[in-house]
Amino acid sequence: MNHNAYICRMENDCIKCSVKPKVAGVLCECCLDPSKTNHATVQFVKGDMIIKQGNYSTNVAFLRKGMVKIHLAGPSYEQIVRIVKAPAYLGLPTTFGNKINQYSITAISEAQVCYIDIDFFRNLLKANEQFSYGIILELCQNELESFRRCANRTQKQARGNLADMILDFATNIFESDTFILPISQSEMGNLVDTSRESISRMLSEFAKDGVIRMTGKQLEILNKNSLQLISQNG
Amino acid sequence: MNHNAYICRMENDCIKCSVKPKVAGVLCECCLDPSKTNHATVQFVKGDMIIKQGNYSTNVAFLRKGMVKIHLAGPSYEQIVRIVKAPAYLGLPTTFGNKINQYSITAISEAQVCYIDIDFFRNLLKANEQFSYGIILELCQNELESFRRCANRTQKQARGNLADMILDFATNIFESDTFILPISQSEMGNLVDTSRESISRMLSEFAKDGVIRMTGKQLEILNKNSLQLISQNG
DNA sequence: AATATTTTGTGATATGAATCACAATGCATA
DNA sequence: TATGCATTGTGATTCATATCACAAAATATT
Repeated sequence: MNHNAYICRMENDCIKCSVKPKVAGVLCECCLDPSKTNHATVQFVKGDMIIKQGNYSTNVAFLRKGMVKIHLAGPSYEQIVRIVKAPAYLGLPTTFGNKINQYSITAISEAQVCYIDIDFFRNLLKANEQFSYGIILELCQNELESFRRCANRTQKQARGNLADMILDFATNIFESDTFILPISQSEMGNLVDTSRESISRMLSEFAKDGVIRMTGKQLEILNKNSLQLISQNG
Repeated sequence: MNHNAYICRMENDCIKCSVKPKVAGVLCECCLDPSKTNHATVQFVKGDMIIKQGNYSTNVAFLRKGMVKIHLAGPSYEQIVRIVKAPAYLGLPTTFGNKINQYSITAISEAQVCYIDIDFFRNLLKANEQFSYGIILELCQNELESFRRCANRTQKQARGNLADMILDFATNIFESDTFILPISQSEMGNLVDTSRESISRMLSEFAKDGVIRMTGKQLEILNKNSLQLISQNG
């Protein structure tokens, strides 16, 4: 979603940094537009928890830079539900309902986050129909994505899911066929619902078969077609 | 979500049935409030498909009465994602984005549906912030629910998932410990991600252990605690 | 009522992937 | 540079559950 489109047309100061916004928004550009200055933002390093499941929170977080993982306590391990990269709003559903975080969000790279008070955010929604429509669209997208992902995870077997993860990283997160794996193998296991050992075995296998090349944590896709085939069959 | 709360405060006729709404809504009560007359609604019988994956559609459907299953084509079988009972809006994410249905919805009981044109629905959102806020809340709820469900499905083993399904039916759908199973065993398999055979075996087992009693398609929960325990462990 | 069709029950077997166990490597920090 | 902790590689074994195969019910259809 293009956040630049959602600058609110009101004549107030920015709630976050109290700066008169140049484009006449309730949030100034720095807080809504990730391409601007890093005024009023918080820095996180890899491993820092940005939002913690179970905690009370009255802020929506806007991820300006970096990558995070959304994860929640499952019955037997910490399920990673999604990898998200900037720009994105974080913790929306959590903060909206009962204000108890229903999942955790942890930085998996350096990250910059700016916090928006939930009541303010709510007013923003009220005041700007375009903004709230955009949010609805995004939530709808998420729901569909969730459905698909869930159906795939449970129906495909491990190889297919791992292939999907790699393709997803390449196309949606890094937009390149060569990238550095942003999570450990056990995390991959928790994302793709297999054991750490299986991930290790399968990655070696893919490399042996010439589908990928691995140099330390760097992964290069050598044969995208093969990956897609592996993803499809089962 | 309590749909009665979302009657829009505008002075137009109902777009669906062109009746001047008594409560001054853009949709008259019959189209927003499921407890009113069945004016302008379509009847479905068990097995009828209300929304078909892949079809073009410009309507949101409002389920006034009955139960439906939301399902979509997975890599190897038709994944059932959720059982929904009235009142509820159906096909929101589908119709919002590209207008191609991303999943199917099929009646699993007699059902009454009233269709709302998407453009109208959009205007409703624009005009009534309370309504759109309610929709956002609901979508957020769905997302959380999705996360939890997905984590459970993949982490728990079959017995636990089946126990969950039974508890979900009892508490959320039928609101009674005795109910008639609304779907076949193979459908249960597709909902809970196991084979039809496993469902059959596990149901017999639960019955043998005195956790449930089955009389044809009727299921009675005899020991809710046991079910919860089965759900928890694995 | 009689036949067809879908749904269910249950055994036997096959299999994907978890788990256990331990070595090896890499990475951080003193 | 050395020591410690986290990550990874790989074999052997176990286990839950899918799959196959067929019989028995139950439901629908003529």
